[in-house]
This record gives sequence, structure tokens and C-alpha cells, in this order.
Amino acid sequence: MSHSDPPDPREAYVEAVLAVVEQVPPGRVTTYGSIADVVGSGPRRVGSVMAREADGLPWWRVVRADGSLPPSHDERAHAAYAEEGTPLTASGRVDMVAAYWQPS
DNA sequence: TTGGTGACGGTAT
DNA sequence: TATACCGCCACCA
Repeated sequence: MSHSDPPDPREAYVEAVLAVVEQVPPGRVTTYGSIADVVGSGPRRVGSVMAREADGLPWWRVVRADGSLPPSHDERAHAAYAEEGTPLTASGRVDMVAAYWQPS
């Protein structure tokens, strides 16, 4: 209310992304692009948020459109997939046909 | 202010 | 199927 009442759309955007990620059911995944579509932004913005705010989030449930993740996180992601029973392809990527979850 | 960067996506090769 | 390239656009030095 004072001279400065920072609505900070950046923070609201981050919260919106995190809210969607929290809704992805175990054993299922969604994509950066799908989240971007829901929150109204580009996939690279979503990736940027994940890189900074992944702390305490099921980040492994957010994958690329082809069902893969960066090699750096691939190993930890696979451990989570095995634990949650996430369907994978023979190539070692998430089976998008079987595991894709569309955020509402 | 300008330019480089990036947990991406889609298309071409 | 894998690799290369370009397009996008907010963020940071």
C-alpha cells in the first residue's frame, strides 16, 4: 500500500509453476512445455524456475517433450522412476504415451 | 544498455 | 534413432 507494493509478477509466476509440479501424480510425468502452456509462458522459463526452485520438489516428474532429462539429473531421476514405477522405454527415457499427465 | 545464457521445443539432416 | 540448428524470452553481469 505504501509507495511500493511489489506485486512481483515474477514471484507469482514461480508459485504458479511450483503449484502445477506439485500436482503431478507419482509414477506419472508432465513436460516443461505443458506447464508453460498452463501458466502462460515459454518452456525455457519453466526450466529456469525448476533450476532455481527445485528444492523440495518432485522435479523428476517434469521431463522434456521426448521424455528425457539432462544427463546430470538422469541418474537420480531413474532412481525415482524405479521407486515410483514410472513406465520407461527401452531407450531409458520415460514412456510418454503411458506416463504423460496433462496438467489442468 | 547490450549481449550472453539456458532443467526447452520443433524441424532438418 | 541420434545430432545439429534455430527460435524464444526472461534473467544476469
